[in-house]
Amino acid sequence: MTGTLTRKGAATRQRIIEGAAAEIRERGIAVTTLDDVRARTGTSKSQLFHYFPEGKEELLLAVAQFEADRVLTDQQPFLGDLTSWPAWYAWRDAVVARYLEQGQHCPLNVLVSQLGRSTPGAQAVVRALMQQWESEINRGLRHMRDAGEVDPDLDTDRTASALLAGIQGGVLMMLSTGRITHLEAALDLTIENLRKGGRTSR
Amino acid sequence: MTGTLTRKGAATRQRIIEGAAAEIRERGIAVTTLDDVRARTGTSKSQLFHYFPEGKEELLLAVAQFEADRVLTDQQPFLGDLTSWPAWYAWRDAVVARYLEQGQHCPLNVLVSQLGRSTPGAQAVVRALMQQWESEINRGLRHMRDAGEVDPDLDTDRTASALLAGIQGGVLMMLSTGRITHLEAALDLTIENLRKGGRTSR
DNA sequence: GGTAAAGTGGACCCGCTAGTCCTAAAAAGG
DNA sequence: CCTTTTTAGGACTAGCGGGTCCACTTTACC
Repeated sequence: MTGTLTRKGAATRQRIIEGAAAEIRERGIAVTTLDDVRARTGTSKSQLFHYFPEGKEELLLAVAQFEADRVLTDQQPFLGDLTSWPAWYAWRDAVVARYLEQGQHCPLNVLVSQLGRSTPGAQAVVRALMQQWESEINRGLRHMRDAGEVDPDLDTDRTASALLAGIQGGVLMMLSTGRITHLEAALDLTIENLRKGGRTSR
Repeated sequence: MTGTLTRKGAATRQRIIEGAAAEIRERGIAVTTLDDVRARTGTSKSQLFHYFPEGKEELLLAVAQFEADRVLTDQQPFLGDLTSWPAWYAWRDAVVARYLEQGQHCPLNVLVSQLGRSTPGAQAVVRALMQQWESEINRGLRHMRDAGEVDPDLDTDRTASALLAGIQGGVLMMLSTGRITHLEAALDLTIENLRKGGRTSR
C-alpha cells in the first residue's frame, strides 16, 4: 500500500504529520488525541490508520523525525559553517533568536522529553539528532583550531559535548523559567573561553 | 479532615507519595495509573482520594515536591560548601556519581520534563528548585572569588547560569544517549576555565 | 470510459482509568 | 466501655480514546 501514494495521498499524509506536530507542540503529547489531529487536519479516523497502519505509535515516530529535521535546518546555514568568529556569533544569535521566538512551543523539547520517551524508534531519532548536532559543532571547533584561532591543544570532542549540553540545558531552563539567560550564558561563556585560549594577537 | 491525621494516617499518606514517586520514576508518568499506585503501596482507591481529595493532580504535586527535595539533598553536604577546589571536585564527583547511578530513573528529569509540564503548581516547584540550585552555585562562586581563587572580575551570576544549564543539559544528554560524558564535560570544562582565571595560574 | 486501486467518511466497539459511594474496621477520647 | 472520628476496602460508573469496519468516492492507467 505504501510506495504507491498518489500526489494527493502524499499531501494528506504530510498534512497529518505537520498537524500532529503542531498540535503536540502547542498542547503537549499527553493531551493530544487522534481525534484532535483528525479535527485539525480535516481528515477522518480511517485516513489516520490508512496512512499509519500501526496507529498512533507510527504517527508519533513520523512526527519525531519531522521535528528532528526542523531542529537542525533551523540552525542552517550557520551551524554548517562555523569557520570564523563572526560565523560563530551569527550561529549563536540564530540559536538564541530561534528559541526565544518559539517560547513554550519547542519542537526540540517535545522531541527529547516527550516523544523520545515513548518508543525505541523515537529514541533512535533523538540519538541521531544529537550525534549530528554535536558532530557539526565539533567540525567547527576543529576548523577554528586548525586556523590557529583557539588553543591548539583544545580537546574538541569534550568541548563540543559541553557546549551541546549547555545548549540543551539552556533550552530546558528557558522552558522552566521563561527566561533565555541560561542559554545565552552557556553559549557566550563557552565562546569567550575559546577565544581566551587562542592566539592573543589579532 | 487534614491536620488531624493520626500517626498511622500520616505514614500511609507518605507511603502513597513515595510509592507514586517510585512508580513514576521507573515507568513514566504517562503510563502510571492510580491503580498502579494503589497496588504498589497496598492501599485502596478510597484511601487515595481520602488523602488527596483533589485526586491525581494533588498527588502529583506532592510527588513533585518530594522529588524536588531529593534533588538538592542528594547533593549535600557538597553543594552547600563550595569553598575550596577540593570541595568543588567533591561536589562534581557526587553529581556525576548520582546521575550515573540513577541511570534512566531520574527524579530530576521526571520532575522537570513530566511533572513540571502538567500543572502550574508543579511548575512553581520546578522554578523554586532551579532558583535555589543556582543560588547555591552562585554562593560558591562568590566565595571563590572573594578568596582570590578565580578571576576577581568574574560575573558569578552568569557563570552560575551557564553551569546550571550545563548540568541540566548533561543530565538530559545522559538520558538520551546513555552516556555520562556530556555531564562530565560540562562540569569539568567549567571548573577548568574558572581555575585558569585565578591567581595560581598567573 | 471502464476498472482496479487508492483515498475518504464516519459509525461503532471495547478496554481502560479517574473518580464515586457505601460499608466496615480500627483508633481516639471521654 | 461506648461514641465519634479516622482509616480502610472494594464494587461500581461514566466518559474517553485508540482502534476496527464497512460503505462510498476519487484517481490512475490502460
